[in-house]
Amino acid sequence: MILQLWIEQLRKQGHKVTAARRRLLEHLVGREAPFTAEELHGELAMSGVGRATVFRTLKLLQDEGILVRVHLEHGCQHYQAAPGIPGAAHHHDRIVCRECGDIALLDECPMRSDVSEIAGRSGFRLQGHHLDLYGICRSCEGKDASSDD
Amino acid sequence: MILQLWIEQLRKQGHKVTAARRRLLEHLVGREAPFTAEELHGELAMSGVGRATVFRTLKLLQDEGILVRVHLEHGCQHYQAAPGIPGAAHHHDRIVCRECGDIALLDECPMRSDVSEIAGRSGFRLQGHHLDLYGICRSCEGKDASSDD
DNA sequence: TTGCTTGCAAAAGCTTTGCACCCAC
DNA sequence: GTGGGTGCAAAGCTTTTGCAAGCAA
Repeated sequence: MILQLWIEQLRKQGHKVTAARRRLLEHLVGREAPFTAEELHGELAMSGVGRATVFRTLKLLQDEGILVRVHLEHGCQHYQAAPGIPGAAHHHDRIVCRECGDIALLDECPMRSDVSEIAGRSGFRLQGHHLDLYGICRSCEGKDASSDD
Repeated sequence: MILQLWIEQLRKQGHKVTAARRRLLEHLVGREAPFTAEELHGELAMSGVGRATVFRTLKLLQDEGILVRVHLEHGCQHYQAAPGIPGAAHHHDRIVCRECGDIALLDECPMRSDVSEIAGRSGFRLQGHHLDLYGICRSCEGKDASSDD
C-alpha cells in the first residue's frame, strides 16, 4: 500500500510519523487530481490539523519527492502525488477545462520522442517537463454558449 | 513596430492609451524572458507608475492577448509577450535551467502531432498548451558540481 | 467635457513564523 | 526523556480594491 511506502520513506529520512502527518497522507491516497493546501486543510481541519501543519507537511512531502507542485493556468498553488513513486499516480500530464476548471489526466504523454534533441539544440540537457493542455471538457462543450464563467 | 501594434489594439478595444500604459508597453518591447509584476514595477516606479497600475495593466494585457502568464517551476507570477502577436515572440515553449534559472526558448514545439487525439480520449477538445521543460544549461553543465543554488 | 485610469494606501489572500506545549521514537 | 512536530495567532508578502484627482478621446 502506498501509504505504508510513504510512511516508511519519512521514517527512513528521520522524520517522525505523527498523527497529523498520517492523516494528511491518508487524504492523499488515491487522489489523482491536483489539490490546493486550502482544500486539504478544509478536509483536515475537522481532524484538528492546523493550517500551518498542512503547509509545513506539504513542503516536507515535496522535499521528500512524494508530492510535486503543479502550476495550472489559474494558479500555481496545486499539489499532486509525485510521478515515479511506486503505487502513486504515474506520470500524467494534465488537461484543464477553460470553462469549468475541471482537470483530467492524460493517458499518454503527448511529447515527441525527440524532445531531448530539441532541448539540446537550445543548449540544455533535458531532465523533465511540466505540461498542461487547455481546452473544453465534454460537459462544457455540451452546454456550449449557455455558460460563461 | 510591435509597440504600435499593441497600442492600436488597445485603442481598437476601447482602452485609453495613457502614459502609464505606454511606459509599461515600452518596457515589454524586445523582452523575451519572463518577468514578474514586481520586477516590472521596480523598473517603472521611477517613472511614477504605481504598483496597482502595473498589476491592472498586466491583467488588461492578458485579457487582450498581448501577454501570457507563464508558470515557472519556482513560481507562477511571470509574464511574457504572447505567442501569435506579429513581431512579438512567436509561439515558444521554454526550457528552464534548474541550476541558474536561465530560460531559453525552444526552436520547435516538441508536442506530438496526435496531441488532440490524446486530449480527446480524456474527453476534451484541445485549445492550447503550456509547456515548460526543465534541465541543465550548458554553462551550468560546465561548472557541474561546483554550484548548488 | 466625460468617464476611464491612476496613485496612494488600506484591505484582502495566502503562506510563513514564533512560541509554548505535546508526543513519536 | 528529548527534540522534532503541532496548533494558534500574528506577521509577511503579494495582489486587489476604494477613492478622489487626472487626463485621453
